Amino acid sequence: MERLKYIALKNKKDMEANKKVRVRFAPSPTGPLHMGGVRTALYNYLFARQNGGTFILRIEDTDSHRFVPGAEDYIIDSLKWCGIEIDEGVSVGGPHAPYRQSERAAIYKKYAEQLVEGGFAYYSFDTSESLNALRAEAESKGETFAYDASVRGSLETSIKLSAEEVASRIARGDVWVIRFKMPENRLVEMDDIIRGHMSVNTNTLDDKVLFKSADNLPTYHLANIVDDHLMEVSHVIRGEEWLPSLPLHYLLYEAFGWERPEFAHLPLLLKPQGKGKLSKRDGDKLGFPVFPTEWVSADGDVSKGYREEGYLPQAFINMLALLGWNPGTEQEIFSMDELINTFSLERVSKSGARFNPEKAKWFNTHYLQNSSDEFLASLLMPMLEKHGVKTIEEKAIAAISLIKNRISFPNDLFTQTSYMFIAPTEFDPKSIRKFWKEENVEHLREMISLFEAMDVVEAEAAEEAIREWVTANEYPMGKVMNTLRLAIIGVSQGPSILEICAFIGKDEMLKRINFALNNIPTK
RNA sequence: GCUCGAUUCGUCUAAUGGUUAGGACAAAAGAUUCUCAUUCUUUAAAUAGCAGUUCGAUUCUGCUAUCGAGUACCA
Repeated sequence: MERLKYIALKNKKDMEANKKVRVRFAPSPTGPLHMGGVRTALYNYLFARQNGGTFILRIEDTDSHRFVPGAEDYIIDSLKWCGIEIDEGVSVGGPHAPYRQSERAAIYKKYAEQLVEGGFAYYSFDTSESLNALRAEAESKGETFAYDASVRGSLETSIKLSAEEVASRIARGDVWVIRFKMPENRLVEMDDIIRGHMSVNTNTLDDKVLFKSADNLPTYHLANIVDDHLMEVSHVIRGEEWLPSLPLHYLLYEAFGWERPEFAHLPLLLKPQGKGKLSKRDGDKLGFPVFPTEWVSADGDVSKGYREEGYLPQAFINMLALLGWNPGTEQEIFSMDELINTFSLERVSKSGARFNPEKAKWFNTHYLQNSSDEFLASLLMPMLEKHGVKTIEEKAIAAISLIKNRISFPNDLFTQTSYMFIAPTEFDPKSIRKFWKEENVEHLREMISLFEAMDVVEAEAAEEAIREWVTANEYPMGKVMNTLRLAIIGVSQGPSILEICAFIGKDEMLKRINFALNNIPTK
């Protein structure tokens, strides 16, 4: 209730201000984009599209140590495959270029200095070694070291040191950082579109590093706020892992005197079993992809991708959209356009969503089976060709129509139709034991004459003829048909065997029966 | 440990101060069939626990438990 009221008020305010919706997806190029990241991008995209806004891609590469070559291209390629179009940002440009933070390095320093001048931040000369020592010491006493108001006056900071000393240390090249001076004992009141109202006391927060001199780059916190402001971002939609830094970000906006955007923190994606959030490892272990597209790491490790595993992007997106959001109706199948129309941040759930690979498969089955015959044929024909089978679209479509309701992945198209194009040379031993006894084979021999009497084999007519013959002789229908099936396709499964016979034609059919009769020993 | 957040069938979730707590995936049973599937029809399956407010709470409040995130000169 509280939340709804807040949202209604916000929406009204936004409308009055006629504020343009601008959202950003801001991954750091430290590796392939995980499906949780894709969902974050998707929600941003849907929100932008729905409001006639702009979807920005910004690359947050302020950590020079964790940069992974190829990751940026991977992100762009994956978004493209998903149908998420970038309006502005890396790879397309825009009025606020550059959109790669490493290329914006020159921008941030003056903002950090502005904060120092305003008394909201300070220089700190402590080395990481000395800080590690302090942490270790605290830990040995069972305490946690926090760089906060209790220590900033006694450590090597511009608060303790004189202005001259600070200036000379900087001049002589000492390594420094700029830290945010967390105010003492203040209750920060925050609002989140998904979570509602929250508050936290600043005494529980520490003095985060905003700028590091070692590489002359800002940390995430500073770069993020500065860029969101400069790029006129209206809504920050990001993962829940950022929730603990929200008070800092509020305070940063306040210190700069900038209007802050709206915030929405998305719930996490959890692993299918056990504890914790979804990670790369889970996919390897449980056999499902964690990434939208395949990723090969520098040392040659291959991580599966949904694309390469045969998922259609529509299915992947539909599945992802429903992981943490629902329309409040019973509709589950959504095209991208439908998602754009019905999505709302207010209906995003607060708790983490456990990913279910079975459901992902179900979505793919749905989308694949509802694809056009032409599309499916275009997937099947190259696979047939790889196995030396040349065929025409018409024939491929005819085969597909027999097995359309049995496919979940494109590969199934081939495995389910291969025996229509390629005669079996091996026969399933289990089926042989069951359907290849003396009498079965006798019946099959008799059946040949039935087929020979036909000009062409047509499924319905053939079935009628067989039924008459079976009834007249009091033969078991099931056995007879399965023996035929075994001879024609080599296994005891698949669609109507007479449909298959009609598909391959009389000559091929008799050829296969003869081959079976000559090659399968009776039991 | 501390801070923040979360908790409805196995999973994703809907709904409500009074309902037989709804749907989907998965599971089970039956029907159909030449087999395997499909399809159809059924079934089973949940408000974490304890207090409080209330005529009445799963819904509101508090506590506990559990889970998650954060606690970096990473994002």
